[in-house]
Amino acid sequence: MTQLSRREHLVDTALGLFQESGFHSTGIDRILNEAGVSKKTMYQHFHSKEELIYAALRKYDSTFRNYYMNMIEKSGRTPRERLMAMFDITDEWMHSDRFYGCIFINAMGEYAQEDQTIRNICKDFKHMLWRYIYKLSKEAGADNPNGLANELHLLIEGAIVTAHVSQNVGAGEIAKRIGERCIAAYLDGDKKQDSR
Amino acid sequence: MTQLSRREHLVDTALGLFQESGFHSTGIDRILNEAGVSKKTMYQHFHSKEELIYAALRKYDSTFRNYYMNMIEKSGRTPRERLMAMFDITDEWMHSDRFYGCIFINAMGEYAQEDQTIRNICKDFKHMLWRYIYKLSKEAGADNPNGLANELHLLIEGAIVTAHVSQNVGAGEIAKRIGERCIAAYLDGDKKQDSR
DNA sequence: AAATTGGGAAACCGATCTGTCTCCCAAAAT
DNA sequence: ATTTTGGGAGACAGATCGGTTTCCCAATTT
Repeated sequence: MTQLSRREHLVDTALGLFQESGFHSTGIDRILNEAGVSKKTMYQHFHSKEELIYAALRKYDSTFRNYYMNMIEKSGRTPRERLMAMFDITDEWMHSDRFYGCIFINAMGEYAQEDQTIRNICKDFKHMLWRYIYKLSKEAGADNPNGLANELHLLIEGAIVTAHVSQNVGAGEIAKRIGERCIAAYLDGDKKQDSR
Repeated sequence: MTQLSRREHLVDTALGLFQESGFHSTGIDRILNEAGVSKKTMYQHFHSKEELIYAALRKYDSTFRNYYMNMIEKSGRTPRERLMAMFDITDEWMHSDRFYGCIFINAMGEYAQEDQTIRNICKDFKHMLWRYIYKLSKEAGADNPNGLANELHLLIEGAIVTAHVSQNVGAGEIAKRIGERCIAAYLDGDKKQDSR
């Protein structure tokens, strides 16, 4: 096993445990035991647990981004179809057997004011997602793509939290129904949207 | 100081620290130090840290409920006005100097699968909030109060998370704009809402 | 005035945390 | 074949965790 794949495997294992059990309550020893990696090896890749957390969050960021965007672009042809498909993909994800909410929302809760790096990684992820929705909104021909992106992004957040905390399996469909209305208002509307 | 107020003060202090710093990273010693209460006294009120967490969450539940509902009922006369006022009250709360997101969303992230009691307290809180929105929706004359409550509740969740994680101070207004559209669709609509 | 009691301060306990260090062996390099 | 090296196993250190216990004093009770 090469250096690189060993490192990747460690990050993957850590990520899985962080998702399942949270960050503070997942000890280094448990991660190493599960990954079959020694402490010595880990600490020459990451100087602290926090660095491992950063790596896990960044890994999730890029994995999720690729998966999500690929699925959306495969599911819809036009930008408008893709905006709608986003709700279906999100719904699928929320119904997967191991759904523990959004890891960035969870991380933000655990590191409310302690670790600015973690907060920024979370914020940046959300901003990346927003920009993608903004791009699709613009391509779909919205007069006010900014407003539409704000609304659709907020709906996705609401769906994730509702599915997770309220344990409402219909959250994705609820969000989709609202989303349809938002998209119609911005794309089919009588063109007097304000520009907020 | 009576027994009762000492206990209340301890719970209040714990609640504040849990909100600021999370549950796992807030140690017993810090809570006691801040509250000016000895360990001995605490442990004859609560048999464990987890019981203190339960008490703090329940206290927040009842405090929030009273505050939120009073404000809403003071801000709007008709049920429909109150549904709209809900977004304003939420927006005010999210703009307060010490806003750390929703403590129940945060708790659900930290205790993803470890503590069923905590999960239930969080779920119950959200359900209580949903029922309140449902009641207002029904009073407002919605054909499908269930559907409207689902949508408005999801919007509130989305606003909270967007304000917290994306640090978007406009989240409340975004949610309100969508909410207006939802309410119009359910109350002014052409009465062919499906009953999902 | 003497006895009782509630509770603060803090020592203490065992477990667990992050992070370092040593020992040792297998595989690669020479 | 001998040397070097990467890395696993795990002991260890120091801090901190939740939780128990002791000690002691001030306030109340009798």
